[in-house]
Amino acid sequence: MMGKPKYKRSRQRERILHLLRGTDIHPTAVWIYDQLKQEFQDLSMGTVYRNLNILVELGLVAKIACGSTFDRFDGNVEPHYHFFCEKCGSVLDLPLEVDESLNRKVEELTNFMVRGHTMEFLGLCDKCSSRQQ
Amino acid sequence: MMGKPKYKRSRQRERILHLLRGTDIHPTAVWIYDQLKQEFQDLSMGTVYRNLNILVELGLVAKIACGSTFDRFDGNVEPHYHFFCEKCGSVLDLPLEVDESLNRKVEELTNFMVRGHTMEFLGLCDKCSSRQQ
DNA sequence: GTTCATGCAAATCGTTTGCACAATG
DNA sequence: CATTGTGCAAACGATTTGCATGAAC
Repeated sequence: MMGKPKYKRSRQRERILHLLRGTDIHPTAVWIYDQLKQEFQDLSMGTVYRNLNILVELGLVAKIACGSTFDRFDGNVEPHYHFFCEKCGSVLDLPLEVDESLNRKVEELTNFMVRGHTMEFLGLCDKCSSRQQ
Repeated sequence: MMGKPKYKRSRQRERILHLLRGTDIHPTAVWIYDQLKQEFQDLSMGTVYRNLNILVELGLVAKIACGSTFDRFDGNVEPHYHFFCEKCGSVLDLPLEVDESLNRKVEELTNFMVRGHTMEFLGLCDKCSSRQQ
């Protein structure tokens, strides 16, 4: 008893995944809650977080620690790099190709077993940099 | 009135900076608190956090968002990449040289103004990978 | 009918803040 | 003495969890 649970379907979870796959803004849990609140009038944040964690566990969604006090979530689980705008706080995908060879390079330089890497660029996005001074 | 404060010396802040410069374990606030608790018997977490934030603001210390629920701090503010061990949770510095040219590359591919980037490798550290199965 | 999901509210945890008093310059 | 730093305790905000009920299979 008490093995790994075999998740059942849930309308809420399916809608959360669909929402995440349909946007590239790397939403927060609150954003997802606000979107679905209209559809499920008595949705709770507990349900949103529980399902987000399950989706991450299943490898269908990625959690992004963007240096803020809150997390963001990404429906695109293919490796890619991010850009964080230090002015407006937006998180954007970059068209820079992922360099998987870096993983082997680090393994050669260390005794670590490398599974992958993330890279985040910081600065001002197009909108914020054109509005500067 | 109420301009940017001109910070005065404080024994606590100096010791925190000294501690961070003397270790490469990328400590948490609690670790720093525990170290200094012996020296300042009635030290409080508030003081630790306030000083860490000041040191970060002054550019003397870097805050590391390591995907956990808590932050880590780094007395080494020279650009360098990190490795996060997914088993023991340790954060380690990598001898991989920082590729500053990536910043310009991203600027060429986008309309963003890039100030810098961070990169984190994930996997098992030497101790944890040798202990595996 | 057994297991998993939900909403609700309370709990948790890392961090921040208001306040009265001590230290700095 | 004007300003910043401290300890304390309370507040905060994002996330998690216990519980009774509802949905999935």
